[in-house]
Amino acid sequence: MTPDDLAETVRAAVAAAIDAGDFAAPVPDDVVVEHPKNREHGDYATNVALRLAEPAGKPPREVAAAIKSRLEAAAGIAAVDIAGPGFLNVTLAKDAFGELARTVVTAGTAYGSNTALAGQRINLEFISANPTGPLHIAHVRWAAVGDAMARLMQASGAYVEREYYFNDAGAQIERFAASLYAVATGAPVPENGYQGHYIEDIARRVIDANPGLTGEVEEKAVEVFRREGIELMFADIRASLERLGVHFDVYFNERDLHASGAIEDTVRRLRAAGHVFDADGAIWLRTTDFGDDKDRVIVRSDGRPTYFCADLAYYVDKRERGFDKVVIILGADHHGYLGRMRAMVAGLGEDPDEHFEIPLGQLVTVHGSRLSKRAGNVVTLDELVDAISVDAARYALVRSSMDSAIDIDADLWVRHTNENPVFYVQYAHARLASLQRNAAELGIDRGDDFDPGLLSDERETDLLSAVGEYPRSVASAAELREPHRVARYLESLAGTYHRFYDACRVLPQGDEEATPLTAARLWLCEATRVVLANGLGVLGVSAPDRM
RNA sequence: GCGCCCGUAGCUCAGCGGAUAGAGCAGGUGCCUUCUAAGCACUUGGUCGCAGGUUCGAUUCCUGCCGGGCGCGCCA
Repeated sequence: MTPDDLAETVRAAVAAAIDAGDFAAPVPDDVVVEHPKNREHGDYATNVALRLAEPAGKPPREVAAAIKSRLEAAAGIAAVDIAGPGFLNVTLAKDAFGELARTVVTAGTAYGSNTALAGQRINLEFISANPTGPLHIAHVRWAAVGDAMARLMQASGAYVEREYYFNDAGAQIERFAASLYAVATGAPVPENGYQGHYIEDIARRVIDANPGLTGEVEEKAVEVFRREGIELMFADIRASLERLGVHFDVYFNERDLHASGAIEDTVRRLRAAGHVFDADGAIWLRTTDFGDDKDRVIVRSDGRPTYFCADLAYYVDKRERGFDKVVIILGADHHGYLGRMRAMVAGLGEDPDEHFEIPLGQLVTVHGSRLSKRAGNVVTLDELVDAISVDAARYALVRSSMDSAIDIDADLWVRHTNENPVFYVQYAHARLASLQRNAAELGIDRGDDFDPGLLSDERETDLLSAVGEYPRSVASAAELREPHRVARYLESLAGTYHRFYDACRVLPQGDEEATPLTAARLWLCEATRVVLANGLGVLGVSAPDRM
């Protein structure tokens, strides 16, 4: 019996009690059962009676008593107790509980997926760094979180496209090109220019492909450095992302919005809607009508649209491509954008709460100092992966709440010790995979069936209930856009498994024969392995068979 | 000044209104002739920043303070 099954059983018991006139209240459609921290409180607990007490106009414990008598009679329920202010503590029948192992193994890779976001088309944009340098550790956080978020939303039934937005024109790129040219000609890097080995590297590669380039007229040479430098830089970025296992469905260039006239169309549309005014030679959007703290320029006095204006057109483009939700992961350093972005959506006549979402993430620091692409001495995506592996990098960056600024101690990461929880979780999976191999070598097969009632040891029921929590972990993480919840869940599951491993021998030793309990435990172990593999998969981390 | 985030064990952090607030690391003591000891068991450690409010119940929600981070451009 899964937690969802139990919730439905409880709901039915409540409905029966109400039908019988035990108390009068609307039947709740969101009955919650949870796994209590204290196991003396049974396998599951529900606060439904506490919630119904007020509408019923009766003391909570009285409502609980009415539900208890109905619930006790239900299939798969061993005992129901009323505790504290009116909690209902439920103990499942052992065989009903053990059936969970079969449910999980049968579902396999599909176990944990749900339909909470079914039918939704979601466009998820993240990273979106311009090609003026390699991705560094702050970008990697959005790569790891964004990709995991996409996988989570897909596991919840949504159609998701991952999108990367960039601009290869503008001041940043000009500085990039000028820096390449300066390095190539031995001139000092201009003020606000880019520095670092990668600039020298890119400059060299451009020169290798264009011998004699430095002898050209500066204007012409810079243009070549710009065009080819961007191409090389972007190729490196994509290669780094591939290495990390992050694949984008769409790389969208801001230039296309200018070329297609989408920006002018959007300005026209906003003007027709009456949200635009002219002042100081520029065109403004009256975002203060929609809660922004000041109005924003969308077309500069020299006629060039602002970055923000392109964002307007970009949003429209995404919606016209059929996405119900436009989600953009941004760093906290962009949070000033949130107000005007929401105002912009409202100005376009849409409800930002329905179609627009910006999960904000706090920044990553190294040695307490803020990373900057211009600092020269930064930890890049590749350096991080070289130091601690793809799995550790992804896991470490996804296991903390986005609301928390992560302080990465570079020395700790380089140390590569077991202090990293990813090993703890992967090790549990490797142990389980090893167990399957050993069982096969001993000629032991878990068979098509087992006696679920045999899984009655405390460690076994702990493991069963942990495994049963997985789908809800996925669903809530997807709904809340908080992938770190899955990581924390996996750490907890791994701990529960390691304790089981320590206390419950699975395979026979010496001359012993395999017993029905052997088979039952093999089912439970396979169920655990499936959940660990699925959970790591959702985070984009491998589930190794050996370590 | 305004906005967002954070403040929980020595350290790093979990905890979408529930029961006695948890984990890892660090410190201490034990467990490998048997399925991976990258593991497990026991143990030390707390005014959940402070003060109010909301309610059957607040670490969680609201308000005000205190402390820290980030941002507030016709830059992106």
